[in-house]
Amino acid sequence: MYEREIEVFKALSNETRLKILKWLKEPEKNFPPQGLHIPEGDSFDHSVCVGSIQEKAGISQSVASHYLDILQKAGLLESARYGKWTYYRRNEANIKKFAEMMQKDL
Amino acid sequence: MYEREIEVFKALSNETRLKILKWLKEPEKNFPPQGLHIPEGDSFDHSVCVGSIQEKAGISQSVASHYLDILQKAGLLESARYGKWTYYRRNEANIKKFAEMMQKDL
DNA sequence: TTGACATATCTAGAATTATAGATATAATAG
DNA sequence: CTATTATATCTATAATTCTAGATATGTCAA
Repeated sequence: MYEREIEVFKALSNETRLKILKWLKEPEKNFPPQGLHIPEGDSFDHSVCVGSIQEKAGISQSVASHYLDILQKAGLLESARYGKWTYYRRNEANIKKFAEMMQKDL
Repeated sequence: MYEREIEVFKALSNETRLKILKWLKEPEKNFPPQGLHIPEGDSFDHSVCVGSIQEKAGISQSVASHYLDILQKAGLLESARYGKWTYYRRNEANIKKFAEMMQKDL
């Protein structure tokens, strides 16, 4: 019981991961210009590549990749790959669902 | 930054603690009758003593005490002592504040 | 006061999570 | 194909959290 909820709480229980999630609310403000590698027409909007997130967070490459995986598995982020680059962005639908669940059931 | 938020997420990242918090939404339904030790007039309503929570959760006494302390320090519970008994209940004001913060800032 | 009970705190080992570095994979350029 | 770059996964150690058992504290009853 509550496995999914707890997975989300655990994902949010780390300052770096929480910061990443909040930075991604305003990628344009918090990261260098993105999407250079995303083809026209297939815009995975407001997404940021792993390297930019790693740099901003000041963590190693393997930790960045791992943290983003944790956030994605918890349903807080989603990703798309373009060439060598993996872009991540917030999964706003899931985040909203989760926040609403908190209001109702916490 | 985010220390308080993270303290709450950590407190919620454990199934037993999460269950305790939810059981305390309906103490009358989930626990034996309480308040036998609370004097008339000074009713700390909808509160449950440590022993009842420990029993329901199926955990040791020291873990029960510790978990309740974690939930209280995170601001999710509040307590009052009557004689030998410590009663805990939800801190609804803080829980509401937290849930609203999630909606706005997560 | 003494003894019994409810709860809190301490202590130590087990389990989980964090983290860096090494290696693997996948894509691109040449 | 080979070299390079971006990211993912693996491995091992450090740090944190979990948990039970032992001990301490506070309260009541005799």
